[in-house]
Amino acid sequence: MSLRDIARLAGVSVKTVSNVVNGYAHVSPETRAKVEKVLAELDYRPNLSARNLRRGRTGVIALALPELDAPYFAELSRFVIDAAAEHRWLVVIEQTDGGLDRERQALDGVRDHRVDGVILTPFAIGAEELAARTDDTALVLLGERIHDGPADHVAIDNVRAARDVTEHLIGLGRARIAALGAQDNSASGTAPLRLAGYRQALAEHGLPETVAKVERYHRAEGAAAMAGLLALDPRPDAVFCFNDLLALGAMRTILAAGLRVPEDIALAGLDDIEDGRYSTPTLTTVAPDKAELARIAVDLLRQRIDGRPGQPPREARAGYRLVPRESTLGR
Amino acid sequence: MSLRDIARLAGVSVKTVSNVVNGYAHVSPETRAKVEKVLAELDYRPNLSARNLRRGRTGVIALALPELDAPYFAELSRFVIDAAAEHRWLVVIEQTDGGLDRERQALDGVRDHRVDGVILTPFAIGAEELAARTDDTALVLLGERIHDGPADHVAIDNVRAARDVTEHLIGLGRARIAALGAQDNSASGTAPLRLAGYRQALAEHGLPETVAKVERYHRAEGAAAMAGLLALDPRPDAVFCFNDLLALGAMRTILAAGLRVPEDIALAGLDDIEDGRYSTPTLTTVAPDKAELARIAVDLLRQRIDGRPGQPPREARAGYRLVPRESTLGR
DNA sequence: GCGACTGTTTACAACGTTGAAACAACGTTG
DNA sequence: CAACGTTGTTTCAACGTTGTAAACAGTCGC
Repeated sequence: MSLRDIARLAGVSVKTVSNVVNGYAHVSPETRAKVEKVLAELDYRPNLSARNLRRGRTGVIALALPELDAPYFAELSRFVIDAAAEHRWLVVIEQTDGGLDRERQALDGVRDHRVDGVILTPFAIGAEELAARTDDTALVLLGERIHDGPADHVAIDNVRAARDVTEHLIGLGRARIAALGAQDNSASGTAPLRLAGYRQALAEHGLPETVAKVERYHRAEGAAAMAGLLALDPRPDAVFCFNDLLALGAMRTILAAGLRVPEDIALAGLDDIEDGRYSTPTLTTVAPDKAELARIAVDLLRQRIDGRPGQPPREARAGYRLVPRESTLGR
Repeated sequence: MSLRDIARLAGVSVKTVSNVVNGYAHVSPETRAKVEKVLAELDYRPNLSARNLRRGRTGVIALALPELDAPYFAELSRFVIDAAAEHRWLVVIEQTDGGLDRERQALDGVRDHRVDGVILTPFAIGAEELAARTDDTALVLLGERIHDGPADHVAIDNVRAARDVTEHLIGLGRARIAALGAQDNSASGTAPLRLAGYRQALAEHGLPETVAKVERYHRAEGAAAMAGLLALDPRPDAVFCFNDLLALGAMRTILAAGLRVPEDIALAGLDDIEDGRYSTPTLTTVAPDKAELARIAVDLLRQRIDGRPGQPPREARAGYRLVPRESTLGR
C-alpha cells in the first residue's frame, strides 16, 4: 500500500496524493476530498524508510545512557521519550554500562543507523575523544559535565546542589559529615562536582572531611562503603551520598547494624528517585527537575538538527530543589 | 558518502562495493582489498533508510509497555535491549501508561515507523481487539496473559507463582493472609491470575480470603490499600502483594504505623525488583527470570518475522523462583 | 483575442541500496 | 573443440517518497 496504489484508485498522480498527505495548500477541494477518501479507506501510512531516504532524516534519536535499570535513568528516559514524542521522534535506547568501549559503540552503532541525533550521558568517555569525533550527527550531553565540552550540554548545577545538601546537614547540628560516592574511574562523571560542593560547604564551616569512594552508583556499593564508614572511630553522624541508590544501600547497612536514621546518622542522597519516597525512613534528597532536563536536552537537539552546523556548543541548566525528608528530620 | 562514492574511488561498480560490504563470497581478493581500503579510509556506513527501503526491513523493533520508570519494566527493558542487540536490532520504547488509547497508538505509531516487530505488554487492550487488528507486523505479548490469545505470548506461570507465595506465608503459620493488588480496570493484566493462585492456596488450607483492590501497581496505591487493611479487625498477619512496588508501599504504611515486619505482619511481593533487596526489612518475593523472558520474547519475534505468516500463536513459559527474605523470615 | 498571471496537477529525477539478470573470462568436461 | 559451469563483475530496475520544473486550465486586464 503505497502512494502509487492510492493514486491509481483515486485517479490522480502520485505527487498529488503526496501533496494531500503533506498538507500542500494548492489542491482543489474536490481532489483533496477524493484522495482523502481513498487514503482513509485503505488506511494509508507513509513508508518512513522511503520518506527518510528522500528527506535525509530518520525521525529517530538515540538516548545513550549507562543503564536503564538504574531508577534515575529510567525516570529520565520516560521524560525524554515523552519530550521526543512531541517532535514525533522515536527514541532508541542504547546502554553503555558506563564502559568506554560501549560508549564508543553507542556513538558508532548509532551512526550505523543514521539517527538524527544522540543524547548521551557520558561516563567513561573523555572530552578530548568526544571533541575529536568525526561524526557530525547532532549530539547533546546530558547530566554530566565535561568542562568546556565539545557539544551542547544540559545538567543541574551539581556543585551548588551538593553544597545545599551539605549545608542542610550542617544546619542539623551534625559535625562529622561524610561524603559517599567519590570516584576515580570516570572521565566525565559528576562525582568531582558533587565532591567540590561538599567540600565548599564544609570549608565554610571549618568542618573536617571524610570521603568514601565507590566505583559505580549502585545500592550494593553504597551498602559496602557505608560499612567502611561505620568502622571509623568516631563514626560519622551524617552522610551525604552522591546519589539516592548509594543512600538506600547505605541506609540498609546502617539499619541492619542496629543504628537509627536519622538519630544516629542522618542520611541524604541526590536524584529523588521514587524509592526514596517510600523507604523507612523516607530519604532526604535533591530533586533535579527531570522533565526540564529532558525537555531542554530534546530542544537543544532539535535546534542542533535544524540549525546550521558549526554553531558553538551551548550550556544549559535545569532547576533542582532540596527535599528534606525523614532521613534527616525524623518523624 | 555512499556506495557510489566508494565505487568511484575504488574504480569498481556500485554493486561490487555492495557485495563487499555484505560479505558476498565471489569477490576476488584483490578487488575486495581495494574496496575495503577505500571503505575504511572514508569510514563508510550504510544508509539504513535506503537499505531498509530496499529490503523491506527496518532493523528496529518496538517495545511497548505501560511505564518505563516502574523498576520491573526498566529491568525487563534492559534485557530486551540486550537480547535484541544480539540480532542487531535496535529497540524503540513506547510508553502506554496502561491506557487503551495509548496502547492503540503504540501499535499504530509503530506501524507508521514500519518497525519489524512489536513486543507489547498489554494492560487495557483486550484480546478481541488485538485479534481484530489488520496490521500484519510481527507481535509478541509479554508478561500478561490473554487467554487463547491472538499472538505469541511469553510469561511466567502466574497462578502457580502466586500459589507458591501464598503457601510460603501459610507455612509460616499465618492464618489471616490478605491479597493486595486485585484490579478490575484491566482487560488483560495479571491480577486475575495472581488472585486465582492466592485463592487456590487458601482454599486448600481452608483459610479465609481478604482482598484489597488497586488501580495501578504503584507504591502509592500499595501504601493506601495497606492503610485500609490495617483498619480491619482483626487485621491481617500476612499480606501477599501482587507486585513488589505495592509491597514496598505497603511496607512503608506498616512501619509508619509503628508495626513490625514480619513480626506483626509478614509481607511478600512479586517481581524481584532491586529495591526489595535493600529495603529494611528486605522483601520476600518471586523472581521471574527476566533475562529468559526477554530472550524468549525476542526469539519468538525473530521466528515470527523470519517465518511464514499464518503460523498459529505460540505460548511460552519462563521460569521463576521464590526468594524468601526478611519480610517473611525475620533476621 | 492576446499575453500575463494564478491555481492546480503532473512528469521526472533522485535519495542509497540490493536482487535479478546479464556478461566476460576462464577452466572443465564429454 | 564446442558446450557447459564457475567465478567475478556489471547493468538494470526497483523499493516509496518528495523537490523541481514544467504543463495545463482558467481568469483577468487590456
